[in-house]
Parts: sequence; C-alpha cells; structure tokens
Amino acid sequence: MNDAKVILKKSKLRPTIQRVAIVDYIIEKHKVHITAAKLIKYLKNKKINISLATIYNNLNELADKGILKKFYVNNDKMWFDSNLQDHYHFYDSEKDELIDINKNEISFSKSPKIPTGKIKESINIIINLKNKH
Amino acid sequence: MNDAKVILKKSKLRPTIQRVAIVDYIIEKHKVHITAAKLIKYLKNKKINISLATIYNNLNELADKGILKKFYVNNDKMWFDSNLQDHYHFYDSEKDELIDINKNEISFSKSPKIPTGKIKESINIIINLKNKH
DNA sequence: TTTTAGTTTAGAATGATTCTAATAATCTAA
DNA sequence: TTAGATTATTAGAATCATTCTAAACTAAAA
Repeated sequence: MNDAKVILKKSKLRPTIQRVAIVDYIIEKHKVHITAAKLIKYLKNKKINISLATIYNNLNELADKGILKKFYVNNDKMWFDSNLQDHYHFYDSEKDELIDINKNEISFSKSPKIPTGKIKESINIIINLKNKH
Repeated sequence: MNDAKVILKKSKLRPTIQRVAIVDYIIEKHKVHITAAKLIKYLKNKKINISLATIYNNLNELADKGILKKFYVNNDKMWFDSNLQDHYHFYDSEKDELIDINKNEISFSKSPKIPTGKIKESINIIINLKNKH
C-alpha cells in the first residue's frame, strides 16, 4: 500500500484514483502551495481525469482532516498548504506564488492585547512582494 | 462647502450626491472598516439612493486616490479602511468585524529576509479571533 | 447656454466556489 | 464473492462578490 493510501486510510477517506493522485502530488512536492486551478492543470497533464468539483471536495476534506491548511491570500483565491507547521508567507503577485516564512524567521518583541472575551485563533502574516527595479 | 466636498475636490472627483454621502459617512465614523454590503445598507437606511455598482466604483476610486485603503481578509470579501496609518487587524469572524491594531502595539525583533530581486510592498497581519468560553 | 467630460445605473457578465442529484466506485457483512 | 449500504465523482446549475457595458444623466467648462 503506497503512502498516499496509508494517509487516506488514517483519515477514513476511501482511496479513490482521484484522491490518491492528489495525495501523491502533495507527498511528491513535499511542501507545496496548492490552488484548485493549479492542481487540476497538473493532474490533467498527468492524464488523470478529475472534475473541478472533486478537486474542491477533496482539498476541503484534506483540510478538514488536518492534512492541508486552508487560507486566503489578498485576492479572492483559496490556497491550501501542505506545510502544517506554524509559518507565514511572502506573496509574489507577479508569479501568483507563495513563499514560506518559517516561524523562526519572525519574532515579536511586543504583541497586541487580545480584546476581552476573545481568544486568538490564528495569525496570518502575508508580506506582499514586488520587483526591485 | 462641507468637508466631504473639499476632500472630493482635492482628488478631482465631482461631488455627486452619492459620493458626498459616502465621504460624509467616512468622516462621521472617523476610523471605519467598510464593506460594499455594509455601506449600501447604511445608505439605503438614510434614504440615499445608490446602486451597488456606484458603491464599488466609488470605494475603488477613493482607494485609488489614497483616501481609503483596500484589502482582503480571510474570506472572499473586499474591505476598505479609512484608517490610513500603517496598522494591522484583529478579525472577529463571529461579528464579521475588524478591529484595528496600531502599529505600536506590535513590534518585531526579527524580520525575514526578503527574497532576492524583490522588495516589500506591504505587510498584512490579521489575527483571527474566536470567543473564549 | 451648449458642449464636453465625468457619473450613475440596471442588468448582464465573470470567476471562484459550492450545490444538486444522478451515476459510479468502494466497502462490509454474511 | 456478492448484495446492500455507504461514500465518491461528476456535469452542470446555482451562488455570491465584484466588474463590465452601454445608455441615461449631471456637473463643469467654454
């Protein structure tokens, strides 16, 4: 049984052709930033038949199971990240591409007071890049 | 000439009824986080006739002129901010509401190295909140 | 005024994502 | 190993925020 199937089994997701292909991709690329559009393009190239609906269904399921992290960047597009560690991102709008910033590359000497009655759920930091010229 | 008209004149935007109403709102609320949907609801309440297209046209124009700052939060919705100073946000998903974090409430003791050939354009920091319970 | 340039608008178009409900694949229990 | 139950996939429709279009309108300039 290949790694993808093991991962899927652990999450109680049936190892369909489509799911295995997606998880194989995640494993192969190691740490990768995924967009529905980028993923379907890649899979079509590999001659794997899959519909957009299935791409979304599965990326969302994998996020629910904690295998991917889901978030949005400045624009209106959903991103999924296979790097599960706490980290932040550069966003290169030129290439529509994210670059990881490890947690240890940023440190805070002062953090804001959380409003009363609330707790912190997550922190998104995105540093938008443009070309030097 | 009221303040709204002065502001519009400075930006070479004609003081139409709709624009003056929007800028009046921004002035009156002082520092405010604006969404197209929230704004049209407010204006309809005040019996000011305005179409959604005009809301978007004008919010985008005001952002272009530097009177508002435009950005996206985690979901797929556009926000406009009348606080022009460098600052960050808490996002209260319960209320779909932003809360300012002044720049001096956060400080970095370590910042990540910007990728070669690029420069920093802007930094978005959003701290997502959930209810304590 | 009359002209010109800028604005508003309803409704259509767009694009990312989700939903629907029919079909297909996988799993489980005997 | 197979019937029945459960879960997945899919095409295409629906949704929702935003932008576009092109016609009607308004303000400013001449």
